[in-house]
Amino acid sequence: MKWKELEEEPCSMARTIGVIGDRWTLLILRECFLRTRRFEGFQSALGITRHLLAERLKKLVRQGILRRIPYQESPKRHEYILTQKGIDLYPIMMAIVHWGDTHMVDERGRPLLHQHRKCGKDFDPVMVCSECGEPLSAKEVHTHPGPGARSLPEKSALETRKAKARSRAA
Amino acid sequence: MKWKELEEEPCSMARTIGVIGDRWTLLILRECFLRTRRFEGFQSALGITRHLLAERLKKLVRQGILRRIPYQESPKRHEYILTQKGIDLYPIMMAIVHWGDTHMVDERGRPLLHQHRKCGKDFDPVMVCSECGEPLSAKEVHTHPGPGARSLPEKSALETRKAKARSRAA
DNA sequence: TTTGACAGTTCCATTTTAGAACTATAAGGT
DNA sequence: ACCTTATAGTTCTAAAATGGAACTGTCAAA
Repeated sequence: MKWKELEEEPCSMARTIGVIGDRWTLLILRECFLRTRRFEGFQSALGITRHLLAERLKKLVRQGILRRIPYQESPKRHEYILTQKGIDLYPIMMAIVHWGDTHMVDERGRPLLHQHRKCGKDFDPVMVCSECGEPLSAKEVHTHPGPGARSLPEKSALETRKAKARSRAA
Repeated sequence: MKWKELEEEPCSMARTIGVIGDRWTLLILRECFLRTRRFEGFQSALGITRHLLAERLKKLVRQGILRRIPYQESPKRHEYILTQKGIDLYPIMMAIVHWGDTHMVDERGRPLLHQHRKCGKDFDPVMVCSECGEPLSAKEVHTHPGPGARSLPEKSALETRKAKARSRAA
């Protein structure tokens, strides 16, 4: 499976990973949520090479996750801000942070706390069912094919590969 | 920033990304949640090279996300199953899938639906505040340093890099 | 005795990334 | 006029990661 193909897989997870599933992209998005907007800002906060930063920003703009907006003429300068599609990545970011807070902190505790303006308290993000509001756990969820599924999606991919292997062997 | 350093950054997101923030690792974890347990299963479902698969599985075991359990003697065979630490990644997976369901589906609709056994309905995952139960949005969250924060974390990293740049120039 | 399943390991070519230097435009100081 | 700084890139080469295929070893079944 090549990376281009990922975005065409009949799997929302594979498609999403094709867009944001690499280390620098995720860190760039972290910075976006921390209000970084400019090239130099990303570069110095992350220590990413300028080459890769330029390339990743272009990709995020192409994908409609960031918008490139001019903030001055001569010399032309732009800043990168999250679109709604980008802002919608927030639950992913929070889920990642929360797992790190649970499993990767050292003895000193969490590096960052999150306060909910509405209720004023420091909180953890909790994932719940949109229908009944109960917290979700993997065991309570049953996965079944939706309208966009290929017929027998995993099997067909598997069989395709096996067929290829057979034809090579012949 | 090298990848080893990531896991030592005072940022739960960076640390988590250091562990699961690459494309193959995320796809391997998807398979784990879909009940794949064996080497050949991962390999044929994903089309990953055997070399990388072996390497990634080892890393996930080292990190305590998978456990390698013997399921037969002679020849020795093992299967890989999620630990609790691994199962705790579920909200990240669901958040990724949900973003894809919202922004990456084609005209045919979602490839997979999720049914909540407790209430019997197909659902979307929603992220809420642990304290007040309200759905979260990025704008309503204020981030502030916790006990594990470095003093002025971003600034210090930035200054370190600037100092380096200066000393190179001199 | 051969074939096939399984779980890897090894090897080489190709692709990506790291690291540093270079380009370009303009403002501001001296 | 000349030098420095800020900003946003681009270009170059060496090092690292990945892809692709073949190979190893153990055992069961045909």
